[in-house]
Amino acid sequence: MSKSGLFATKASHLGKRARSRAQLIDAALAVFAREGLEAASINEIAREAGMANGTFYLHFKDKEELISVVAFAVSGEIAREMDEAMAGNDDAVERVSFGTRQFIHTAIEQLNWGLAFFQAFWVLPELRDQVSRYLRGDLERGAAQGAFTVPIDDFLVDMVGSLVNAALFARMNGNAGPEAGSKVAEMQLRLLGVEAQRAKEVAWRDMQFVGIDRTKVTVFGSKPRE
Amino acid sequence: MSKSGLFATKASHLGKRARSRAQLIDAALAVFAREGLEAASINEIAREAGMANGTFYLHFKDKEELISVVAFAVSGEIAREMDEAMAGNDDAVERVSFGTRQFIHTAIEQLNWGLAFFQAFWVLPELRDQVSRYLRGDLERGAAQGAFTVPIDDFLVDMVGSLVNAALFARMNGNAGPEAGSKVAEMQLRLLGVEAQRAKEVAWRDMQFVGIDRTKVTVFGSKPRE
DNA sequence: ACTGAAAATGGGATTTATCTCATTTTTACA
DNA sequence: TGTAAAAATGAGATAAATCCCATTTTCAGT
Repeated sequence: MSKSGLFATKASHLGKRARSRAQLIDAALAVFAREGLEAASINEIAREAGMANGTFYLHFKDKEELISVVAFAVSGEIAREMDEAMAGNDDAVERVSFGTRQFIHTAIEQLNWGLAFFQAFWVLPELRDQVSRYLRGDLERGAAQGAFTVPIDDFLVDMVGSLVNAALFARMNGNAGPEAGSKVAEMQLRLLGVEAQRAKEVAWRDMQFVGIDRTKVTVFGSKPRE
Repeated sequence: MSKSGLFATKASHLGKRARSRAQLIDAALAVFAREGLEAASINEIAREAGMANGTFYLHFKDKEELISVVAFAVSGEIAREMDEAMAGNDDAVERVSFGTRQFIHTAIEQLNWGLAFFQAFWVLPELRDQVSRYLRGDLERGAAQGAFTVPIDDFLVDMVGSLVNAALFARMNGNAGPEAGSKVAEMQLRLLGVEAQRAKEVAWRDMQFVGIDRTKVTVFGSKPRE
């Protein structure tokens, strides 16, 4: 059994069933990251979670259901952090930039999340839809504000989203460093018709990232968790 | 046994060994498209090729080698058609646009190729390297010509390439129509710093695509092939 | 501490895939 | 047409994964 991940930590105050389920999700993330979505076996996931093989099937019908649950758990968490990073900000130009940068930040900080998200993205249409809807909200806001000068359609949303994915991938591969978030945010803004100078200014501006060192947070004066 | 694909057709004048191998490659493309890269079994590929299971292993060491061979066969063919579509054209702005549009055109016309390429892209670093090198050539040419005003680096090449991939994906899903090539080419050019008016003009200009109806070409006055 | 319910166990039947190899079939060509 | 080499065959050994289920263990409330 490995050290518990963030989902198990979050579920620690819930009932036994929920805790076991969360452990399986964390374990799945670790194994997906190691082996890939398809090569990951239920046996290994159960072992990683410190449970017997059969236990898995008390919680999930099969691997397909697991993948879906894991992907949405991850994307839900990341979206929550993005919302937090952009809270109270109505400027669409800044929202797109900060959202993108926060997204990549979280996915890299919790590398297993980034790897699982990336793989699931191409496989789960519902996941892509969710991402598109999220992104589209800010793009349309920007159009309404007159900040984005290109017409917003499905194809554009897909392309803007694909840049985030590609930047994440480059980052996970080690083909890009921490500046990848700003670089890609700048590109997105330019693509959306934001004037080059403004795009650069916003994309590279200092921002407050959410979620750094969440695992080491001290709770009730206790020692940091393992 | 299904009707023979393009690789088998191309190999029809070669020795038996080469013909069988080409049949296996075409069969693999069909099965990869149906089942996905990982779910595809050697058994099914052999059956699709009209051969016994054991025959596969006379031609390929294992599935990994097959995937690599198939991916490079496909990308080599597409690159050849791109070169043909851009032959004699030295203007980098036009080369990027025509290359991108031709790439998507071929991948969709031979849908199995598009599907296999897309899947293999994320799995084979050497394939990504090859694509990057190809693309980078035209980007640097454009920088030298003063057409592209942004600095050309690995990250930029990745992002420009990812747009092609994303457009191909949207096209394969039915989320984008035939205009996807022009749309994405225009975005690429804008991203590279080409002035908006010129980007639109070049990306939407009529062009001569390579490879339409290659399977129906009449040879030596015979009837069109099935 | 007791106890019924909930959760977990892990052995194993079943399925599905990979890859080998002794044998058979096909091919090229003299 | 005869023949040696090349190519193909397909049954089966081996490995690995999924999912079930009769049994055991743990939990939570009193």
